[in-house]
Amino acid sequence: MPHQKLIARLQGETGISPDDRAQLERLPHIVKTFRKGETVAKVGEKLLNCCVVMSGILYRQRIVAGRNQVTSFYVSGDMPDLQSLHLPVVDRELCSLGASKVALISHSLLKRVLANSAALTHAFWRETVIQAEIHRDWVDNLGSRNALAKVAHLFCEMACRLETVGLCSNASFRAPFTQPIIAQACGLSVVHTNRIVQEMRRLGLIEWRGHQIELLRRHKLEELAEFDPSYLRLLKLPKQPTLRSNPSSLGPNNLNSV
Amino acid sequence: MPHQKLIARLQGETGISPDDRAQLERLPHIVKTFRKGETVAKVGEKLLNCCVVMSGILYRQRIVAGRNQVTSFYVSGDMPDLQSLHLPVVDRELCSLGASKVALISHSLLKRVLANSAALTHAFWRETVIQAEIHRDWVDNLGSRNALAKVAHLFCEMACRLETVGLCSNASFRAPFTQPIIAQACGLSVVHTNRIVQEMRRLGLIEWRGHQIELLRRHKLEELAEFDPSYLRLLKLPKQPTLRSNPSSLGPNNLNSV
DNA sequence: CGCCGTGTTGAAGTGCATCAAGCCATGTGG
DNA sequence: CCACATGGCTTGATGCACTTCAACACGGCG
Repeated sequence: MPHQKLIARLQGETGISPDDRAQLERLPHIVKTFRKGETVAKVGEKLLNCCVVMSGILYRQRIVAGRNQVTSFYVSGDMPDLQSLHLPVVDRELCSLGASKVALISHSLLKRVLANSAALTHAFWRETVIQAEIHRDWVDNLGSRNALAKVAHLFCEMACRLETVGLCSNASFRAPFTQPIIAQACGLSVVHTNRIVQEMRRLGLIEWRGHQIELLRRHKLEELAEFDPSYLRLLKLPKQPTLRSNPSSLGPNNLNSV
Repeated sequence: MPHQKLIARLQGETGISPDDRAQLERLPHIVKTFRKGETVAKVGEKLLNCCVVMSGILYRQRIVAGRNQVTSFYVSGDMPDLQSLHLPVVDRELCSLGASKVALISHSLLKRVLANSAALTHAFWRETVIQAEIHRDWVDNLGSRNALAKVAHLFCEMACRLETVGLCSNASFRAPFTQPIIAQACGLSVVHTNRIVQEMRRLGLIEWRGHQIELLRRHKLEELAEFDPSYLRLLKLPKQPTLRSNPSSLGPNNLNSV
């Protein structure tokens, strides 16, 4: 588990002992590099490793009704196929957006570490739960918002997630996004996406040249996108009560309030 | 854990011992009934229980850009807020579609049981992973398909999920769906949804009167929706290799194939 | 009875897709 | 060095899938 920010996030959960942390840090891995557009995991493949994004951005895609739908982006510190521990067969292609570095960790070793620590198991489980939360947000985004708000929301989300790993400051970040990939993520045509991006520039909401993106008037942008980062704050400073393997810390059996 | 189909599904995972199963069955719970449209969990509320749908259908919704977006449906045997073990604060309202019965199980007791069984922990983790998979499918649905295919896909999904718990046979099921709720789930207006439903009837794809829905020409319908039930089959007969708490069953440390 | 939830219909408007073309920067091979 | 291809961006014209507004029909139920 070679990514310090990821380890810190997992450790944000109380109940992760120093030994657990050491276990994580000792997990062997190999680092692979991918070029722009290269496939990290193919559909139908049965995974034997989990990967951790070390640098760059990955995305998941699948052809639906004749067009390419992008389902999710993964930034540094994310584990895109953590769910493969339970569902090892890939059903959506995983690709590298620009150049990227990815660390591979064998399922079997990871499972062995998890078998020895309930706290770690819950920490990883929690990661997949947060990913699901992000998916729910995408459903909202694609189902209810107009084109401008869709794109705005995506930018807000990415800025927020990149901030948690120190890759976005002053609302400015580097990312190899292109208009086609934004279009595929937002369920829009490239042409229309282009016009929306131009409008966002005209409104002074963003600056986007090459791989550098800056959110100007961020508050306005978030308002427009109805962006609510609460679910993403979980990536920074988790403060929920934690699942402990020690039953003595459990509260009373309260069944009366749902 | 009062739902037999759910227990069977969790047990589908090898590694669930008879004792684990007994633990599950002994979990105390109270059953609450809800009427049409009633709220099961309010936004902002901090949950102390997980719920299991015993009968009826629940759905999750949230107001986005001035309209109500439905994010997911939950049928008998589903645990809609299993993720609340990790993220206890509700961010999307959970409601009852028609009348429903819901069993409540306290977090603390559930956590205690999980603390004693790694296999059970993985079984529940897997449930949340499947839910995330369904969300990804909704992203595809809302992002890429036209109105008819959206509605068709939703019907296929619901039929398939109800089949796994024995509530759909001969492609026919009872469910208190209304056109407005379908519209909110598919990101469409009620008016257009109505026309789409009529077209589906005209094409002989479905019959829908009152609360009874039947998929006629199911193959045609699935083709039209590009419905791929593979991810839902996981709800029936899981056959992936399982996470065991016993390290002796682990395979070799294979880092070379991703 | 009157009301309300659900379904249905028509007419008009629009947000977006599609098609088609051209621009610019970068890279590649002769 | 040019010739050419490639990928991303931009623009205009046209069309349609869908929304919105408004009204009405129907059955169940207080």
